[in-house]
Amino acid sequence: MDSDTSRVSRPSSPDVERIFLAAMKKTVHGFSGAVSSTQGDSPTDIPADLRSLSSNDDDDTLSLKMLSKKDRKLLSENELQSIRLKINSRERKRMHDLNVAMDGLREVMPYAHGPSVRKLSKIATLLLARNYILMLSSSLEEMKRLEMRRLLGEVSVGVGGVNAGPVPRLLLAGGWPLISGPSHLLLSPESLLTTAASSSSTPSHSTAKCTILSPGHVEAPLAPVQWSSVGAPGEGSLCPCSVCRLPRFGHPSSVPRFPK
DNA sequence: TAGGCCATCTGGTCCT
DNA sequence: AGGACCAGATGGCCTA
Repeated sequence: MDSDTSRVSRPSSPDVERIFLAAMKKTVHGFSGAVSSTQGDSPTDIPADLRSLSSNDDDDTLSLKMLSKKDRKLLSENELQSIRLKINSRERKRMHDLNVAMDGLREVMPYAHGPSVRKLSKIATLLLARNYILMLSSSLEEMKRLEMRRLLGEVSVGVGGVNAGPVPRLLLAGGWPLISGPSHLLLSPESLLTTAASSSSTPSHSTAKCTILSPGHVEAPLAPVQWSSVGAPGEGSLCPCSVCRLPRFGHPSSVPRFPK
């Protein structure tokens, strides 16, 4: 939410409660008409449940089914309202906490944060986070392996050439924020999702246009990197970009669209 | 205008 | 018993 400037947040909990209570008050006095943008806030919805409570206690569609008939009869309409509002409030808080956690996850993800960049959707955030973790794990494994080789005196250290030494190719390429940190990467969300979406494509050559980095980025040829140890079976297809080498998802239909 | 994304409500289930 | 969690339904907002 913090980086999202194109969307307006829904009314906060206090507003919802205020609108609901106002609607209830109006309903009692014969109110008719729309009040809120949300379903349950509409005086034609929640009051309907409450009306059913007052008009027919044996109706199976009664709200607050968790209450026994005895309890329902003992509770006044206002008490039932209070319970329902309390439950709704808890649920809103729960979802709000979930969104806060999602925002926290977005903050550490390697994509551009700013007013001009649309916020990652929830599903995109989760998919990207998974990819990111897999990439970091793989890089760590490669670093460990190369360090072991260095200690054994098998590899000479060098940078930039074919014999790049014990630095993971991914790090040398600088395609992910292991060196500069997430805030230094300005990845467009669209390009990130393009990576996840094109799972069935196969890199034709190592100079393929990068779908992770900023549009137009083309990486110099590199030898293929083994990602076979990354990800679940069937998820081994890679980004055509020789920088990223990201494992991809096996279900393109589950990958969300990312509007500009 | 269709589709994607989201917030909210709601009822059911599980857990403490 | 009360709260957490979940999924379905619904409707609003936004973009292509």
